[in-house]
Amino acid sequence: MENLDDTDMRILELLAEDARRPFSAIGEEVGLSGPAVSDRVTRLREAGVIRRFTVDVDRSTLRGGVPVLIEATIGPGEAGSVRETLATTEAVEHVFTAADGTVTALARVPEGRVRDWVAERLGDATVESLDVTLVDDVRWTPSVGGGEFALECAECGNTVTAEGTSTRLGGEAYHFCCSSCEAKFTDRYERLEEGA
Amino acid sequence: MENLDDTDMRILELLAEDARRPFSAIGEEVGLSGPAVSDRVTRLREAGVIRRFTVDVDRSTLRGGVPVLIEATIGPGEAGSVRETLATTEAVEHVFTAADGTVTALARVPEGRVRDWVAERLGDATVESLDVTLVDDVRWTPSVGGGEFALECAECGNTVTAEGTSTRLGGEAYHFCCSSCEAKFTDRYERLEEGA
DNA sequence: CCTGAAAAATTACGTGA
DNA sequence: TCACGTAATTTTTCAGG
Repeated sequence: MENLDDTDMRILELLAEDARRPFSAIGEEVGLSGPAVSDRVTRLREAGVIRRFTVDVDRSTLRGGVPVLIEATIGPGEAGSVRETLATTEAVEHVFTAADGTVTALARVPEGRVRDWVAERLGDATVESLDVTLVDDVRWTPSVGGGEFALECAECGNTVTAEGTSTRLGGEAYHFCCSSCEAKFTDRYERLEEGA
Repeated sequence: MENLDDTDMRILELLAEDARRPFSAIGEEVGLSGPAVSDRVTRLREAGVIRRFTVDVDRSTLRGGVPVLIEATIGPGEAGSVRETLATTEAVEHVFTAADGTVTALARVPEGRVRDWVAERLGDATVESLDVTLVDDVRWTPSVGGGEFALECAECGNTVTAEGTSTRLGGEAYHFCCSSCEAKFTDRYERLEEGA
């Protein structure tokens, strides 16, 4: 699949907000017809960008396991299999594998003897260290990642790329697509400051 | 809202698998009509059990930030505000607050100077320790109840899978692993009814 | 990617257990 | 209270351009 355009990103964002929103309503937002949105969503699914439509359930309203954060340092070469084991365990919701081989997971486990429960599931992998912490609060913000990184140049509005610059004025961070935009902006800013 | 019954749980599971599945199709699985499922879903939303319908996006196919795991130990009493700050930051997807005040978060951040990026967002909270690790792999398994809460066949006690059936007898929903179990059960049920 | 018609799903509402 | 039918409305799918 060729690269996603802004419209695709927009559609993903809208679906992240409400996955059951009608395609025609999405179409209105992005300036397309319903069928056109449907086509794009189909393409996104086939390309594997959309893995699934799902539901965010407030698990605190459900009786169920206690949420715990599992942090395990795994022997070299075994992180992959531990990750798979955890990922396929029903009670495990998230598994993050760090580049250094640490595996962090969030799971809902039966109360009592939580550590045993975890150790049991880790089986005979070489677990160098194991931390299990009770979790108090779980937040999830589904976002496709557009916002924060689609930084706009504070001067001209263009997208800020890796070549851009940043500066801090009056405690606020400003980003620019190039140094000339930055110069222009700071100039104006300083003149305003003087005036005030 | 009174406690959720097995049918509600089943509906949540089916929605977790595919949130755009038609209610009528869900109804077939759980032995209800489409409108009845719609009613229940509405109730679940109003009760806050369903927070939102959303989409699971494979972020590795999107250019965007680098996924990092942030682990911060926060000064007493400040965990709450740090959690809120992170949760409302676009690039942050997950925030887990441990009972001991440690805040763990998964975020997608711009490449380069990652630690600065994080520190900047943590502002002036008392951060006692801060770990930022590059993440290699992220898994998410949306599941509602976890294994231990799976439905049992009313006849034989086996786990009810997607191939199972459901029926409604005397206002109560019963679930079965297969149609022969269902036949056996309803037979016995009806004989009991006659007797009574 | 659009329009427009056919098919399907969702919602609204009255009825009954 | 909860679920079902039916009907009205909306949404999705499928042509053809």
